[in-house]
Parts: sequence; C-alpha cells; structure tokens
Amino acid sequence: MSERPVVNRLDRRKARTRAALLAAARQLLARGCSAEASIQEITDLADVGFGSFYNHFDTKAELLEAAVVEVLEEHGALLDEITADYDDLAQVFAASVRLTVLLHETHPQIARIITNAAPAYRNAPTSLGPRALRDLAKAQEAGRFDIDNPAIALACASGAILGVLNTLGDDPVPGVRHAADEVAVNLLRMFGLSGQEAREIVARPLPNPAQRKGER
Amino acid sequence: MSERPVVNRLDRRKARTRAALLAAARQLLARGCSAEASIQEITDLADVGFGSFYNHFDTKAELLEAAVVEVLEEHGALLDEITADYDDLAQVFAASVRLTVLLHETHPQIARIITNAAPAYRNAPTSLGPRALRDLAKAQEAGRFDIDNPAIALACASGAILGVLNTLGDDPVPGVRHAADEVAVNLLRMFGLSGQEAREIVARPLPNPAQRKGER
DNA sequence: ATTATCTATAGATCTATAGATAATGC
DNA sequence: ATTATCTATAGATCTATAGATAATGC
Repeated sequence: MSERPVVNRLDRRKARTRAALLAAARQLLARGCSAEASIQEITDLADVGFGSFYNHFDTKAELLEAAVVEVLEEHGALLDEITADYDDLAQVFAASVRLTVLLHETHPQIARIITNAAPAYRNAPTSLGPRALRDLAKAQEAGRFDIDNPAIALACASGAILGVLNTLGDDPVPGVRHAADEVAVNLLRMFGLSGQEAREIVARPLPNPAQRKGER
Repeated sequence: MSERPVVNRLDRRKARTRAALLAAARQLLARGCSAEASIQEITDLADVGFGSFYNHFDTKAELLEAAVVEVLEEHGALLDEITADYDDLAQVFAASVRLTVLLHETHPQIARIITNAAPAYRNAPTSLGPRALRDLAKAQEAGRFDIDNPAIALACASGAILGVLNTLGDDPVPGVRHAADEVAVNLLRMFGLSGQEAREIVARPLPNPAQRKGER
C-alpha cells in the first residue's frame, strides 16, 4: 500500500466543520444547557449547515460525549506534561490537584465543562481517570501515601476536586489560589501526610498554567 | 378564621396522584434517564392520566427537582435523627459519612438518585448542605477538626462521598461496608485527625440503617 | 356544585433524510 | 468525478390545553 498524502484540502475542510461542532458543544456544555439544545441550535452556534451535523455524528449524545472526552484528554495530557519532571510522587499529585482547581481561573470554560458534564460521562473512555489511578497506585507502592484501596482513594480525590469546582460556581471569585492549595493540603492529609509536610509540598511553586498548549 | 378540617378525601386523592408522579420521577432519576423521558412516559409509569400531570407540576424539570429535593431532605432528616445522641462531633460526622455511603446497599434507589441527579440540582433548596455545613463549622469551632474554610471542607467531603457512590456503580458490590469505613477514615484524616484516632472512631457501631422511617 | 382526573387533539417542536449546491481532486 | 456542505421537508415526536368523565362535598 503506497503512503498517500492522507490529508488534503477536503480533509481539512471536513476537520474544520467537525471542530466547529465540537466547539459549539463545548459552549453548550459549559453553559449547562447541552441536554436541552436542539441539533438546529448546535449547528447555528457552529455556523454550519444543519445537515452537516450528520456527516460527523449520528446523535447529539455522541457529539457531546466526544467534546467531553476531548476536554478531559487535553487536561490529562497537560498534567502529565507539567508533572513529568517531578520526582516526588506527592508533589506530582499536589500539583495535579492544584492545577485542576485553578482551571476555574485559568480556563473557566473547561472548569465548567468538567463540573457540569464530567459526572454524567464518568464511564466515557477517557484516560484522565486511569492516569490518576496509576499515579496513586505508584505513590502507594512507594510508601509515600497511606492508601488502602486505590480505586476508593481516586474516587475520594476526584470527587473532592469536582465538589470544590462546583462550589466555586460559574463566576470568577477571589481566592481560588488559596482554595486550590487548601484542597491539595486536605487530600495529602487524607493520604496520611502530616499537616506540616502537606503545607510544605503545596507551598512549592507551580509552572504558569496559562501556557497551556492548543489554546485558541 | 375557623380551623376547617384541612384534609378531606379529595385532598387525599390529590396527594396520591402527586405521590405517584414523584415515585415515577424517582424511578427515572435512579435509572439516569430522567431527562430523556417524556411526560407521557412519566404519567404511564405513575399509572395516572396524562393531563393530571399539569394539575401538579408545570414542567418536567419542576417535578424532577421536587423529587430530588424530597430525597435529599429525607436523608438529611434521617442523619439528624440518628446522630442526635452522639456528643463527639467527629463521631457525628463519621456516622453521617458511613450511612450515606451505605445507602448503596441499604437504599439503592436513593443512592442512584444522589449520584445521578444531586450534582445537577446542587442549587436546589435542600437543607442537606446547610446541615452538613453547620456540623463542620461546629466541629471546627470546638477545635475537633482542623478546618480552614468550612465551605471548602464541605465541598471536599460531599464530593468525596459522591465520587465513591459513583465508583461503586449501579449494581450491588461486596465490600460496601469496608468502603464506607475507608471513606470516613479518609475524611477524618483530611480534617486533621491521626489515622489511629480516625480508625477508632470509625470502628464504633452504627444503628441499623434499614430502620429508616417512611419507607414503603 | 365543586374538584380532580382522564381522553383526545391541535400546534409546535425536533430529527433524519433526500436532493441541490458548492468546493476540491485529478 | 468526487466529496462535503447546505436547504427544504416529511414524519415522528412531544407539550399544553380543551372538554368530557368520574369522584367527592354539602
């Protein structure tokens, strides 16, 4: 089989339409009215002909799930990238927690999508969960965290983060930095670290999350 | 104004119809398909004439919210009742956490409603949140818990519980007792107790939650 | 006589598709 | 010639209401 040029102008046009639909889905997911919106409203928002929808997705649910998966994948990749250099597993975890809560300030749309939609798509095939589970299990094996069942630990940690993003609400609020640090300290203590050590780890500087890649 | 007999047979019939609608809404909420169901399907499930719906609720969303509020209120009242006699605030908290996770086993429908619907109705006027906030603030003031911001603490704790109920899934699983205890230990540690003390508190016996009142 | 429930239906969506149009490939 | 997009519409819902029926109050 000869290696054809896989991407031509037609493919790019198709990709643009698909991206426009996904961007519209993100807007609706962030607003929390994704379930009520009709396909007509979605294509209007995407500035795309109504029928084009069916060139890319069979149902509205399929589009919405794809958008959520995309968001979660992006965030997971970002966390992996940022924490790749840390060798303290507790610091990897603390940074991930802080960066995720900080989404409320740095990437409000993503934060709203995560709070509005992530629970409903908890069984969607995204690797954010497996990534976090892997990190927790590693910290457990290394004796860094006092964890009984990693799956329960993951559920507690992810739930706490979601809960805090929920509480922060849809509008900008002051003190998000502090809230993010507080959650991280709480979760480190939950996993057996002393308050003193937890605060020390959380006091370490973070890279600037505004430099997230692939942002438009 | 003379005190008329407020409840006659007509009122009771009306109440039965309303209760049937709310019970149907609970079923749909527990199944997680509440948003997709039509009013026709709801009234069929409730074994009630289609038009009767509008005698009680203006919109589907109104019915669903009423059902969720009812469930959360019931559970909050149960927790208050069971923990009324405890004088250790940490024990009050631990018992509340354990009983809520145990819903998965003792009251599966309520557990499913809480995991499926509670996030979406987080701004609904229910007093479960305020109750928990009150208890956390009390424990903070008494110096029993090491809490910075009670609102953040509540978000972490409630989120962790929801996360674990999510993880347990929709089917019966063994080891729910153990999971409930583990979450409680985790949250007590999160609020500054030592692992040893946390385990001791969680080892204390619970009343039988199967004796929940108002069960049909 | 009053009130709630039930049945039937008009009108308003909303989805999925067919066929026309426009853009690109070769 | 091929492929994707767009427009228009048929058919399938779904909601809200009007009017008939049944139950209860007095």
